[in-house]
Amino acid sequence: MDNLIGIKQIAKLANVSIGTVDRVLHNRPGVSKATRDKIETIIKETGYKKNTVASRLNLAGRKKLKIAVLIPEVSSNWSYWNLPKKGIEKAVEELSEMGILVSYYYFTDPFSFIKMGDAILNKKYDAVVTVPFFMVESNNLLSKAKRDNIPIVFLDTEVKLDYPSFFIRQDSNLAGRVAGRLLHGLVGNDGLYFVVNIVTERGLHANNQQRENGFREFFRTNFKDSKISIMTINHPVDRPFEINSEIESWFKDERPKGIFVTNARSYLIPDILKAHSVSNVSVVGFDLHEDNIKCLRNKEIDFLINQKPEFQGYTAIKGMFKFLTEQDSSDLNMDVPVEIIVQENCNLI
Amino acid sequence: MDNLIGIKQIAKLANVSIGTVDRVLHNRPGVSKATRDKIETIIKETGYKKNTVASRLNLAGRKKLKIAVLIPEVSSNWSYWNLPKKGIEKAVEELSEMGILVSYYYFTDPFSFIKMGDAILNKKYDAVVTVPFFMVESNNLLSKAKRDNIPIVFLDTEVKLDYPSFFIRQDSNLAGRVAGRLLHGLVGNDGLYFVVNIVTERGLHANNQQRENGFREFFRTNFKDSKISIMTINHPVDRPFEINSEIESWFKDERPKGIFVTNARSYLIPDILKAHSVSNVSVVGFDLHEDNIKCLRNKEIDFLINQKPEFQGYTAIKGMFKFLTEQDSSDLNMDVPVEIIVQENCNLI
DNA sequence: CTGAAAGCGCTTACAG
DNA sequence: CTGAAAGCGCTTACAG
Repeated sequence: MDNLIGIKQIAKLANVSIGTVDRVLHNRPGVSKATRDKIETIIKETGYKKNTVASRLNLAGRKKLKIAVLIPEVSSNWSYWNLPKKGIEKAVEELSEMGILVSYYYFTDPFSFIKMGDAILNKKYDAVVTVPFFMVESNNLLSKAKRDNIPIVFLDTEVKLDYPSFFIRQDSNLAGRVAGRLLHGLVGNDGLYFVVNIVTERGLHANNQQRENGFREFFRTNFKDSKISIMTINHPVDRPFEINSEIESWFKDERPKGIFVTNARSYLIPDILKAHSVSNVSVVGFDLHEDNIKCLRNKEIDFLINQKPEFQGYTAIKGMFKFLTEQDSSDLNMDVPVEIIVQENCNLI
Repeated sequence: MDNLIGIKQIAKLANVSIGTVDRVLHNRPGVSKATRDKIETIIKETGYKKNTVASRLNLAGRKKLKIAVLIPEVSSNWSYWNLPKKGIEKAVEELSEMGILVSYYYFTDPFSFIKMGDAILNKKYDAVVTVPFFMVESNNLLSKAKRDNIPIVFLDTEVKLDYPSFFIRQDSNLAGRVAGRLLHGLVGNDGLYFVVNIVTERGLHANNQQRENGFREFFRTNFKDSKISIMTINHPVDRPFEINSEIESWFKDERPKGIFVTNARSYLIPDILKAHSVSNVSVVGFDLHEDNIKCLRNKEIDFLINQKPEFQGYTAIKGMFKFLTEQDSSDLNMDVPVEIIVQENCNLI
């Protein structure tokens, strides 16, 4: 920028060399209090702002910013966790000339989460991007990172943290309320609603619980008299899905008019309904899983809510880069939009 | 980047100076065919890619990229056209260190569009961002820009162009189909549907016509027997709105169950309905106009479709910058997502 | 505690 | 037709 102040101008104004200005800017030792004060005053007065482009051009070769990404291991053929990764890779591509290096680590359970977290901290990364599936272990990682002064941004899930940190994720309660709005629009006041939680061996995911809460909140606030039943399917990730007696019992009494599935496995619902000859049911689920999209096209699912996982990954890297280079954390605390998907706008997302 | 090839390495491999490499890279004259060929081969073999950051650091001071933005004049207090501007300003902010200069020009009619277009071309901008409201005049601008080798990206509206160019806008036909899907979900097969075109003195906007077409297409394809009436309101922009006899006649026969307004002025509908004691009508409209949002909150409008105008402006500038600096036009042809808004997710957008 | 020099990768006059 | 030098704004050894 021609009309903006640079370190050269600062140096001239302070009657020092640019090296000394640089020391002050980076809080490096070896400057007398007097010169430091003088330079700091001038920096403030002139509103000097570092040229990040020039700074990174210089550093790109010798001192890349190293970011560790610790996410759940990709399990099945379609995996949700490939999506944030895609966004991360896009961000890395865009920042490649600025000197950035992203390494991936994977966890499957609390134990591997801690193990990988420790490995990351030992390798002295500049920042960490991770997913707080496990509350205790996430707090453990956070406190260690705090000690080493390494910033963390948490994606996907919100948990209670002992220290403030960064979050990029959807407000799951809000997403549940949106689901309520959508499903009520289709079903109206008179029908019975099912909330279906599909639970893996790890138990009910925090997001799912919050979505259920939001859904119920929507009806409590707007349509008090609607009937809602909470149903649970226990379905370990890697075992084939079976309609068990518990599911059979869903349809003993009244039949549902609307079903809200609190996670990505809403594609299981149509077969359950068919098996019990239940028709005319509206379904709202989550995530652009390929099977969900198929159901959307078949009209077996009416709405999907998208968490914009690519966007989450992209924003995490771009935001962290901005934070590391400009101390600007404004992109690191974000409620991702609750994106509503129907058959027609599905391809454009 | 340390492991990537730079001009220095190219120069060494070709036994020339970096100046000569630079001449070849920029297709500047003054290089013998032999050296040019040799260097070009090496560039291809090594997969050399210019470091845009270094390049722009160099040029930011002396040769900023100048982009002209030619958009409709902001008319009322709330103006749609402030939104793309917001996105443009965000992009400019992000690119400030890379040397960019954006100037705004405004038009109100075909005449001022041409006038401003000529003014822009005379000032030798590097690129133009504009809105093709007027087909003939837009093509006129495009052909002149083609002559001067200045790229144009068109926002908001798609028109038939004589030459290929760049477009960033929503697929309005698709948006109409989405509206059909949403409204049918609320109303079902039995009700009467109104499509309401609210027309200014400039006539029906191309987007509105395409949205109407898409809406009808949705029903023609999926629910053939639904009854749809097309209604028109003539309402010059700066005159107060009045319920005239034409509107009165809407309700002579059957009353509508669903209303689709093809532009941002869906907030006019609730008063019309109240005046005729018509209730239980679902309404879908466009754009996050403050009055629309109010209606969404009051439950007088059920869905709004957003065209992401900020995003359009942002993408236009970022995409054009990428095109000018890296000859990569991949972000300059874009179908903006059809974003579905309900009361609950309205604030997050 | 401070300064002068070299360099990040590219671009531009200028000299020959 | 080609090269050598200066510079974009910042950062880093190195010298004193």
